[in-house]
Amino acid sequence: MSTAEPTIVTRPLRADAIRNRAKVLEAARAAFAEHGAEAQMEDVARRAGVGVGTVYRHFPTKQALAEALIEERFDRTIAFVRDLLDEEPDPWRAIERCFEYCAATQERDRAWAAVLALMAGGTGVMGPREHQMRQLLALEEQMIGRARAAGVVRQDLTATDMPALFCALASVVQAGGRNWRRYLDLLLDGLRPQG
Amino acid sequence: MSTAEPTIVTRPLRADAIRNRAKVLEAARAAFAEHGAEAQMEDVARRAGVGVGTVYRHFPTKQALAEALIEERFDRTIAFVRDLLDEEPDPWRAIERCFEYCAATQERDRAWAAVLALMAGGTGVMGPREHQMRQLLALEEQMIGRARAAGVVRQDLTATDMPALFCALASVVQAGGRNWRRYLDLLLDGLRPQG
DNA sequence: ACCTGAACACCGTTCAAGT
DNA sequence: ACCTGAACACCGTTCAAGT
Repeated sequence: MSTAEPTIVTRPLRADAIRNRAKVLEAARAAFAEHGAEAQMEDVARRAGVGVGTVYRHFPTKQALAEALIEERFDRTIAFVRDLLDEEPDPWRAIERCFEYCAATQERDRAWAAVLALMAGGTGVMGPREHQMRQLLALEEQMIGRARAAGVVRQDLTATDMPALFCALASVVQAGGRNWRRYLDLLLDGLRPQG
Repeated sequence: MSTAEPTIVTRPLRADAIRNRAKVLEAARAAFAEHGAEAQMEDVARRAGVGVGTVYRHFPTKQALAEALIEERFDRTIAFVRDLLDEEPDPWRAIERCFEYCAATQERDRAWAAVLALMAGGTGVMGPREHQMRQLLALEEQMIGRARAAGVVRQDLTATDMPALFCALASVVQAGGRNWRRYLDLLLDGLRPQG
């Protein structure tokens, strides 16, 4: 039972540092959701009511700050898919709802959409999130397995197809705003059993 | 017979200005293909063997320079699709080759992929290329029309579906490097007549 | 131990001086 | 009329001084 990251021994943070860290994350959520990758560190600091130096004390680079937010999103997505496997009896509908959830969250969070639009490669952006990525893929493997067993998706569909599909959907959502539904319909039809 | 842009009366350029403009474009092609949107103006100037000021004299902003390159790509793509309509007798194969051409060019040109990955919205990035976009869509309308008539694509497919599909493909190519083929297969199957 | 914000670095853009 | 490159602006990042 080990995570991918090396274990770093850290003393507990001082009370004010804990508060500041939370304020920075809260401010960053708003700034990145609104402006995507163009969000500015100075703006994050202002929204949080701290100096820029404090932002950098908690997160060494803008990239690192963005990744902390991405990590939260990943966890929520993993939780959502896990619930879906429990609650949704229709195996096809589960897949559909999974994509719809992704599109809907991306619509409200430009940073999340931008990251997903670049993740399919596995290289670069996704390196640090590899552990979560594996968790998510394992859940999707189950989801797809059920659908295959029920004969509602093409037999050659696997979880390894999913990153590219989420990547594709993300860029459509990011670019097109609210009319991603039609694209999603075409995408989903490509996953159906093929004549 | 009018283009979208207002007519601007320009005296002919001086001979050295013509040469410099060409050198800048040439240098920009290399720089943007290699680095995408992160290409640097200083680097373009250096590759062209001119001062930065000269780059700015011919193209008012980095964005404008990038757009000039995009315009070239658009023209080549339009020419390619036009030829395809003449040369490719199989209506399904024409659609397939159109997507393959897009993916292949995007693989060699990061800037082109980046722009396409953001174009589906019609807003923003595509504004200045609206005229070319319309030309391209008109050709795709023909391409899809033939395919519909031959019954090899779903009857509800239209040219207006294409921008989102190219956008999606672009982000997969941009992110995933060389394994876009599988994604394209799923995409194409979504365009087939649906049972 | 943590915070602050002025200072530094980098890159897009401008403009005074040159041909 | 066009070219050049030093100077300016903006934003990510650092660090000396403060509590």
